[in-house]
Amino acid sequence: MAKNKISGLYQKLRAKYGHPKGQWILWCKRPKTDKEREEVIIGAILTQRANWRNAELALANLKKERMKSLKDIYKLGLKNKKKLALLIRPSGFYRQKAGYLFGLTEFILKKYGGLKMIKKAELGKLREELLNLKGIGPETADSILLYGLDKPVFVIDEYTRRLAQKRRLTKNRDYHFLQALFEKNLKKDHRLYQDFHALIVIDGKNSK
DNA sequence: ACCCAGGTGGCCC
DNA sequence: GGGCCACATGGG
Repeated sequence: MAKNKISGLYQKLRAKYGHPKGQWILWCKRPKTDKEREEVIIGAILTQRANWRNAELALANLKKERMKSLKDIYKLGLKNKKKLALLIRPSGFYRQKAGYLFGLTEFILKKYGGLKMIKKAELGKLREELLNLKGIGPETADSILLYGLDKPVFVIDEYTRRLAQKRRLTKNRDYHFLQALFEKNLKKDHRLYQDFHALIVIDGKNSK
């Protein structure tokens, strides 16, 4: 049986919903190829404060124009930011997000050359670098790290906050406080973090 | 005609 | 450090 409330919560969610596999969101089944990882990274921006469906519509537009890789987006933005913005329009806040996407792809390509190298980066340093980019806050940075790059960082979002409140884990809603709380009580394992967060979202949507 | 959705930055105090 | 606002779409 679970030693603490948080790993116990994971067990309960697993018992209730089973293994989340890829069901939590289309663009974020556990990516296997670098191409899928790039899609996850792009999706992390597109879903900010957006209905998933709308983020998917934006991704579909990018796909239709063969603009789903980091390099494609960077080159398109370099040439025509307005075109990039129009493609992702369904995701909302699209002018801002076009700028965010361009900045993120530029960072990854210029600073690291691509996914292969960025995956080797030291985690703490990379997280700081991501947070320094415009439009990348803690949740987006950690989603990129956890789901795009398989780094062991626990993602906190609105669903996690609601759950923590509901299960009386804490009243504190602060991002890094909650992140530390979950990480402290779990084995440091990106697979576990991925599955747990997925289950939290599934449960949050289910109990609405 | 509202209200909401897996956020972030900028400003104010 | 916390409170408030802008950013924008598609669906219920």
